[in-house]
Amino acid sequence: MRRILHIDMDAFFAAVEQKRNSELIGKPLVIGGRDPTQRGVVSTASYEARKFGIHSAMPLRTAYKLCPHAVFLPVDYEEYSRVSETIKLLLREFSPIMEDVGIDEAFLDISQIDKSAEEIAKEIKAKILEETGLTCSIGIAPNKLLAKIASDMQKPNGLTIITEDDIESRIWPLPVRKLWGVGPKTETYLKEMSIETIGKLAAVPLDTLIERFGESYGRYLCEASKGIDESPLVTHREPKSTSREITFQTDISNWQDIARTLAELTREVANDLKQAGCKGRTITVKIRFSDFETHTRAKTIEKPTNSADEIRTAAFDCLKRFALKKKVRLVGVRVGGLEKLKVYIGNNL
DNA sequence: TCTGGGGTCCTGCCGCAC
DNA sequence: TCTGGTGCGGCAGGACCC
Repeated sequence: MRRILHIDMDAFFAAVEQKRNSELIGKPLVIGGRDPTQRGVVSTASYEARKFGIHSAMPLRTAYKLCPHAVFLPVDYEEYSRVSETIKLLLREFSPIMEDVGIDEAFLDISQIDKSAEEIAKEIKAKILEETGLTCSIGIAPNKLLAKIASDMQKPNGLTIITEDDIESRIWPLPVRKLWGVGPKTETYLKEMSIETIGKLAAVPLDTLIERFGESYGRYLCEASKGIDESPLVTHREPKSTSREITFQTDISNWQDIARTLAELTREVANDLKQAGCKGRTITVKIRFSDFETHTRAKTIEKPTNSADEIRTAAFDCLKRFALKKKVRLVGVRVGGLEKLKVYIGNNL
């Protein structure tokens, strides 16, 4: 039987800000932008802010209406990444089988460690608190799917153990949305089928789910609802694409402005590629119109590149294929089909 | 009325090669 | 020479994640 931990930092961005500025402790704090009258969404809200109904992905303006006296701060990815690195290093000391899941989460496979899972989890919590002053919630289960659900059950600063025997009593009563991979669209669709809990989903025959959701996702839903997840921890990943995009503060219709922004984004994305030691072949331009309709145009070039000039040329070819009849809200560029640059050691070029 | 930015994966469609 | 099946790469869109 595997033993998997899911470690989830509590209100991570807000907690880091409160740690480095004690005046923010106990105050409603919203991370996502300094000016809540501007376009933007909430990245993280402190638990004090959540009491006002503020949550992640909510427009800043809505958050401001709910709690005008909250402190609004911009996202400082550099600082959060630094703290995140400290935590990940610390986790790897407990077990080398660690899967990074974004900046504030990780899975840890502790199957091979000769100690109780609960004991290890408590040690991890103590170590993280000691090194960073931050708290986390940990889920312990026989697989990633259940460990992730478990870590969410008692937040903040929780420790939850789920075994296979608990599936019926503790997992099945939960709403389907708690399952990893079930988002708002699938939730609505399932609701239309009168399926609101994981238990109800588990009662649907596999054939029905495949018929409604396709082979891959249908099978996934069937297994996930029964707590089945054999997927291993992915300890290393190579990036597949890199992108830059920007939402304008007010929608624009001037082609020159759009082109200028796109040129700037291609420079940034070329820099990102160079820093990562990568080249890519497929350049995609994304345009979101004022009505939120989003379209992409892509071009695959013969040889992988990280040259700003080549990426810009391809991006402009893509841009020309758009009918810019509506105002533009967002413009973005992505480079996919990435490959790592070869590293030559010595003079054997 | 509002809806960021950076990613991954899946699906359906199309054209092309065999 | 024509037709059809199949596999594959490229492309566009959508859903989801943090």
